[in-house]
Amino acid sequence: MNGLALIVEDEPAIRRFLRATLSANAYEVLEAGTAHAARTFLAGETPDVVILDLGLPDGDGLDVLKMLRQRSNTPVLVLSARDAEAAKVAALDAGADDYITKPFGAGELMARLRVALRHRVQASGETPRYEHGGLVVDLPHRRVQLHGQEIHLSPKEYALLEQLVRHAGKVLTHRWLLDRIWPNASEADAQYLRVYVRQLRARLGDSAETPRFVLTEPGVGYRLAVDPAG
Amino acid sequence: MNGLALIVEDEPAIRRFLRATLSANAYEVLEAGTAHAARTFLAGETPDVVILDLGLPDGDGLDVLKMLRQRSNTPVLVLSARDAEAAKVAALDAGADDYITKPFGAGELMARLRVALRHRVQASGETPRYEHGGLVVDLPHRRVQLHGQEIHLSPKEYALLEQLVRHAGKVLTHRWLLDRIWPNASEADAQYLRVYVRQLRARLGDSAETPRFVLTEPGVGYRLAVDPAG
DNA sequence: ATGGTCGCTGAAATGGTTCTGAAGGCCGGG
DNA sequence: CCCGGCCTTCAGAACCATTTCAGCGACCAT
Repeated sequence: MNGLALIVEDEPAIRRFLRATLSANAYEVLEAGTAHAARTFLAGETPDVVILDLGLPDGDGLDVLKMLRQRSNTPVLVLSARDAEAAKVAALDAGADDYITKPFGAGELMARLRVALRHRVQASGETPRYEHGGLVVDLPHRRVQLHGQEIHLSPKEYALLEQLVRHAGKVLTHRWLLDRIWPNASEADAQYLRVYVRQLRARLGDSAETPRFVLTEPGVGYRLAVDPAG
Repeated sequence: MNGLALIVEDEPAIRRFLRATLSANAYEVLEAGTAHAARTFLAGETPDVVILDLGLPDGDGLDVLKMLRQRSNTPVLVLSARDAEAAKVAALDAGADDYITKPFGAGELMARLRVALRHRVQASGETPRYEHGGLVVDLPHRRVQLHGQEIHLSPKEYALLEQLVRHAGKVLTHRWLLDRIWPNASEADAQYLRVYVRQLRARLGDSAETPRFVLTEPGVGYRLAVDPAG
């Protein structure tokens, strides 16, 4: 699963097209047909990418964009039937990552999405490697070592550790982790996480009271310890 | 001066237009009319931004892009008369930051350039944060430090601090804060706020009489102290 | 002065979350 | 077929966050 995409689009035909395109590229897809629905959703959660049509029936899509930008850098691709230059400038300056004029093809959409994500990866400093207190995680080689000793992790254990490593130091919410490791899980399934965090800690020689690696943020989620410098 | 822009374009009319647009936006402009000239120039120097037309007389503009990407992240805006999707995908996946189809206006060009530069600034590790008198609040990571020491906040404590940080210096009314942290609370529940302001102050080593961070505005609300400079 | 409101303090009660240990089901390899 | 990892589910204990309450002093308006 590549992540969670929110589609904000009122025309059903385009919505279907977008859903099909994103699903085919391994995205989990959520849809909103109005600016209001989009705002409601974004108030609670932050998807990994937003596809935003400006021509919504109940309000200016730009407002949705501005609200989102108040607190998040999530990539936003703006779609519009309007080719007017002023509209493009307004959307791009409001924080859109791209402005795509209809009609457009699936290939172009995904290419522009890859560009936006590439920028974000550079920006967030996602590291393919983690090294801290005797623990070494090498994502490209899918290898984990503790004090020089290779240790074995089950697929789910590794998936959990991988997410933590990719965003080392950042607090990852229960919901966010669940979406990525158990794509069909609900908020209530946080117990999965607890069980796997426990197993992961056991394998890493970590204890729950004084964890060196996987830190609990009660009521929020988990995060991986980083050096004070990092 | 905003920086050095390299224009790679063979048609003199468009070249003049690009030069005029970029000059008007305080860029120093260099021009190359062929892929060969562009490569020669890029071998020696790295401009701050490249405007690259793909339809060059002596070769594929994509090669210029790929060569540049070997050693630099300089923003590259690709121009083309070709609207074919395959060409767009190829250019974007080769590392272009945007693909602009002719004809286009000066406003759009500059807006898209601003987007590309914005991404580069983010990539150089700038995170929105609050910093004042030993207190550091890192919102993207949901981390709080006091005098270099990480401190832990409960969800509500953090939510309160987050609102204060997002509107640092501004007075936030009781009602406004309540609505955001206790969505179903009434005006009468201001006691919640008092309790949590107290806890927050305790964690931040702040006292009520001479608060350094969370300031009381009697009868109105609270606000976060900011530097005279900030 | 006096009563009332507002803000701060300290602590107890409540309710929810996290951790633990373990049992049962599924699946693929021997 | 049986075994061993892996995933899922559960119940109870330990822990933490939130809510609630009672009291105090400062300030304001009467």
